[in-house]
Amino acid sequence: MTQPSPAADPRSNLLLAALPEGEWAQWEGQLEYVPLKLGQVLYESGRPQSHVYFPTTAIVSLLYVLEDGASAEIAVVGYEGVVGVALFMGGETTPSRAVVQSAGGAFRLRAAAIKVEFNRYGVGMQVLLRYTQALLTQMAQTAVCNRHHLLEQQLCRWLLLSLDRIVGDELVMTQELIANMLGVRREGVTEAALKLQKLGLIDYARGHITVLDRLGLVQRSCECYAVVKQEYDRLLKPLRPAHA
Amino acid sequence: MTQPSPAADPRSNLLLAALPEGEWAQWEGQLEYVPLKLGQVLYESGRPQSHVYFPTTAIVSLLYVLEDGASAEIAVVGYEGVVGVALFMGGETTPSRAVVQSAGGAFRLRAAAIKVEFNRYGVGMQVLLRYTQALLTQMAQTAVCNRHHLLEQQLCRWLLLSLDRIVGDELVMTQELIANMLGVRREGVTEAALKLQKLGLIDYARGHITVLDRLGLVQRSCECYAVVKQEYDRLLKPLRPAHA
DNA sequence: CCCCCTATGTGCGCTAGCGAACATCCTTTC
DNA sequence: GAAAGGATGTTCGCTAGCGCACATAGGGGG
Repeated sequence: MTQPSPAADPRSNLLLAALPEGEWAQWEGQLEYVPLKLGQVLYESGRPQSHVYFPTTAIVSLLYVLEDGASAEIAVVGYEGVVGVALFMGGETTPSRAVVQSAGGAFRLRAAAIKVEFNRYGVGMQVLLRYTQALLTQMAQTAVCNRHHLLEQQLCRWLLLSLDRIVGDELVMTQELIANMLGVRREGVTEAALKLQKLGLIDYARGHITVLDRLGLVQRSCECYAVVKQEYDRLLKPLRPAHA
Repeated sequence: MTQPSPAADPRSNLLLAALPEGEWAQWEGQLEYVPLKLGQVLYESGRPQSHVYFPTTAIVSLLYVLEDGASAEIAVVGYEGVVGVALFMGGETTPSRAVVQSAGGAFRLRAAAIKVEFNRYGVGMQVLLRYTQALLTQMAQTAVCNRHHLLEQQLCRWLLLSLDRIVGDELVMTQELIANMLGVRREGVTEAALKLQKLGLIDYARGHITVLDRLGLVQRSCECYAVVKQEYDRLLKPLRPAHA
């Protein structure tokens, strides 16, 4: 038997190569080789993903594009991975774009085939995996936000994300701790907090922060808060009616 | 039957609430209520995670701490989620730390119980999920790197990550495109690239970059490259001997 | 062989955020 | 009620990176 070129050999992909004989036999027939061109978009932000791609010699960038056009790479995927994890995580779409960064080969599998696998595990796992995808989104957004947005915007985002997870409107949190979370100086947080207080959006003293104008915070926040919230709602809301 | 307080009601957690009766019955007996104190560490970077935690009223931060002590929050988890995804993703540990940001209640489940679930699905899925955890790591690291490291360091990291995914030592890539990936100005990339070229680490011209001194790049890169690489190796290496 | 397009190099003023030092002020403890 | 310690406010010089404008140069198509 002739050796295929590395690009066209599915076993050049680490994940495909790791499949035991039994499962490999099931997948093999469904894999389709596709050459990927530089700049080709495998999926667009928020759009359904038709396939998962297992690169062999291609490299794919997961790229996040902000409303103002600025962008940042979230992760790189090559022969060691797979593009389109949202399909087996149960989320169907992600807020990022997958672009071919280096031309080369890949094998792809139709979304429907992956969904068969997803439906095989229990509802409990499906729940956990959907949540994990939401977590992926939050991390990606954090990366982009760290790159492009102002401290004040990030502070608003952070306050809102925390607020969404408690009852009431008071956070017990010092500026020092917030600075650690955001990865900035305490003085920077003081300055931004002071501004928000003067604007009447928050009120605070010695480790207690009260949010007075939630909507105002949303408006001064970057898009990141809204994107994350929306994605959490989308991914986790279908879960709610699950039990009696 | 009396209503438990929200903190002590497992169904206050969105994911637990989403379990259908059948699976809920299996999990219920294994869930243990734990009050979480402010600042409490649920798991430490690189250390095995003993439980997954389903917060009810507590908020937990996933925090990344750099070698120099600087830190950044990667994500926040509250009643809508679960802390310790590495356990059902198959990775056992993560390079981040989980710290209680707001005191409150949570339910926890022993690692062993979760592993039973993990082992229930096929090897193919286990492979995909382990990879997804590696992807989580890369995203987290990107977030931290964007916050704390210099453009030059990030360029080194990026070159190395790309280099690991191709054969040979030449990348076909313009500085303009690299700038888009890193989310910085093209001129900034030019400046950094020029410096690396003068140091004899790379050589480039019109969209072709040749890496001359890989080790040199690693040395000028931030720790992020090494962390990601190591984590990929750890999570994906066990996969290799899987087939005949 | 020339022209144009694309890729790279360079300069300049500007801003956000850093690092460090210090001032206030509230709250808890003794 | 005095002292101590934690939380917040303020200042100042500094640097990385931005935005913009423009110079230079290689290389492919006519």
